[in-house]
Amino acid sequence: MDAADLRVFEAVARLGGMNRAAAELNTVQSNVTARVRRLEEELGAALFERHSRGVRLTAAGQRLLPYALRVDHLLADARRAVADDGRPAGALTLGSLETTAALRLSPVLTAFAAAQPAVDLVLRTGTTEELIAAVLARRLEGAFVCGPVEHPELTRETVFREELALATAPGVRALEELAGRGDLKIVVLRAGCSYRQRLEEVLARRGVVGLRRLEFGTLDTILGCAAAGLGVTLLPRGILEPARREGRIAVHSLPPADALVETQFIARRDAFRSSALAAFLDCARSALLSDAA
Amino acid sequence: MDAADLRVFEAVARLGGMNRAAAELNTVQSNVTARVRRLEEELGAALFERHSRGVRLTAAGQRLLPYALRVDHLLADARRAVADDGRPAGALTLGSLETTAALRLSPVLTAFAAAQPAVDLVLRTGTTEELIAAVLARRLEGAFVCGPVEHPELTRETVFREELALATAPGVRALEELAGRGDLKIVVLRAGCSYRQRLEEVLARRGVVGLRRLEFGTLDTILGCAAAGLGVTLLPRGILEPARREGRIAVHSLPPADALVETQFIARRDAFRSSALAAFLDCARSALLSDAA
DNA sequence: CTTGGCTATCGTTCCCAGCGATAGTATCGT
DNA sequence: ACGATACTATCGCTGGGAACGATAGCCAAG
Repeated sequence: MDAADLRVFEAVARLGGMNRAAAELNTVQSNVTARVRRLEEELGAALFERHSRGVRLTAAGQRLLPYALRVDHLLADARRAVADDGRPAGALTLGSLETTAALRLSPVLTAFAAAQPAVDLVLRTGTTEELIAAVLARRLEGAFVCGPVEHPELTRETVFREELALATAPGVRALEELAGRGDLKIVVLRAGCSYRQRLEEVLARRGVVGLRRLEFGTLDTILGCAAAGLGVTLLPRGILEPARREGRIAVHSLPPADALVETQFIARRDAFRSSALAAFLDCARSALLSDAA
Repeated sequence: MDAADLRVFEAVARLGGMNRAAAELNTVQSNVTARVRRLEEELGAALFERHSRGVRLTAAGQRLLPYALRVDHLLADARRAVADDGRPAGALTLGSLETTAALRLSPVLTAFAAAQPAVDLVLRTGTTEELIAAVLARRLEGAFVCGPVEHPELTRETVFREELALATAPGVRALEELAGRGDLKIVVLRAGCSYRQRLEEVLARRGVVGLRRLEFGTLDTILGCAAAGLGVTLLPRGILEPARREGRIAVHSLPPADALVETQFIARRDAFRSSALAAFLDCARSALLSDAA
């Protein structure tokens, strides 16, 4: 059994036919047939049910398929491990929640970019679910998501914990005052923002429902909206604090169950950890841990 | 890069020379040299430092080596996965603490042997450290050890928690009485028993030190010794209870920190989980969870 | 019943992995 | 200093086997 055999097997399984696999692999059908046959003989089990419209995996084939994929990934990782001489370099593709990227990651990114000019850093944003899926599919080397995450294929590391708080115009004393205000809106950094759902839940629990939404790309705009009494927003307390001290907004604490949010860095447990990633995490840890305190 | 190449590479690395590797692989040296060279060209990095007494891994080679081993293991697991049709069969090699095997596992073993006649079960015993090492080295598919175990390569599952207690002759009221008795011994199931160290620690903290040891292969002998005032032993409370009810021994509780012990089943996270193992764990869970309650 | 798309099989070709021999090189012992 | 030794590098040769192309057989759809 050979890595090449498994690649052929995988292509046949994925494409559902030896002809199609042969086309993809730039070879001829008879070749594919022979390899599959050899593999079946070696393993002592039929891997495909042949019929006239193509082939279908047998139970044994289904058991083999994940191994074929893993061997492929392992060989790719081996190549990367050899190429990685310890000095961070090359592509590093990470994911993050939009909010985390905007509110927390920018100092990390600039520091990292300055410290590691040889790394091509790509940061993609998405929801926690999307990011988890992307990490599992190896499209991302790792991601900052909203925890706690529990998945056997993933390693996780809590990067920081934040306390969220509501921000409103300075005059507002109690949240219940908001219920009557028909023109109030919720203001979020972006439509898919992970805090939006939580904000709506929190407000709904206090009888404030059906608010319109506003979406702004920058933090200052959001704070300005809240300060002007145009809306209410939910943000980490540390972000709100300066504006509160200046008297621009009022900050309303929430019970811990609503307020506490944990940001974790996740990565595939079995994937190669490049030194670029290691350097990034060092960078992030030192920046974010001191920041969160 | 091919699985066969990696096997050659691994042999060269392990044996420290192309000649030796060629001998082990039943081929000639020129062949090994050629394959290694091809691999190096493909990866674009030197894997070995050649010198006249043999070869030594370069840094790149050291990075590749674990992947070569993992690919090998993965292919072996793939073969097993294909062969395993879901009906438990074949060899199943597990490990256990001597104590666990003697006091808890026998009903599981008999039930499993009866339910799965096609499985050849092998149970090896050792200390927690030995068992962990054996599981990591893939000599065991899994093992029952004294937890808590924390290792990134291992999955763990708590199988049961026990309260340990001291057993002495019926007359003894307080443990401190034992300090004066020069002829007292500690009685354990076996010299390497995992409870022995704990027993000695517990007694030492109460001022009882330097006791001689007795070692017996069966539970009844141990209880008999304790009952006769010959020694003191440390065993799970559930095991001691029947003898205590009959008035043969006195049982002395310990503070939770000393008394509570957790037995966990560990297995390599990345290894194939055979259906024989799955069946065994089903069997063990149902027997042990009800037992521990 | 025909046709299209698929798999199985067979003979041919050609590449490359393995072989054996030789040359080159560093280290050790005397 | 100088073989002796143990090792790696390299080269030409050869045979097995992988890839190829063509053909036959099979089944389902139209």
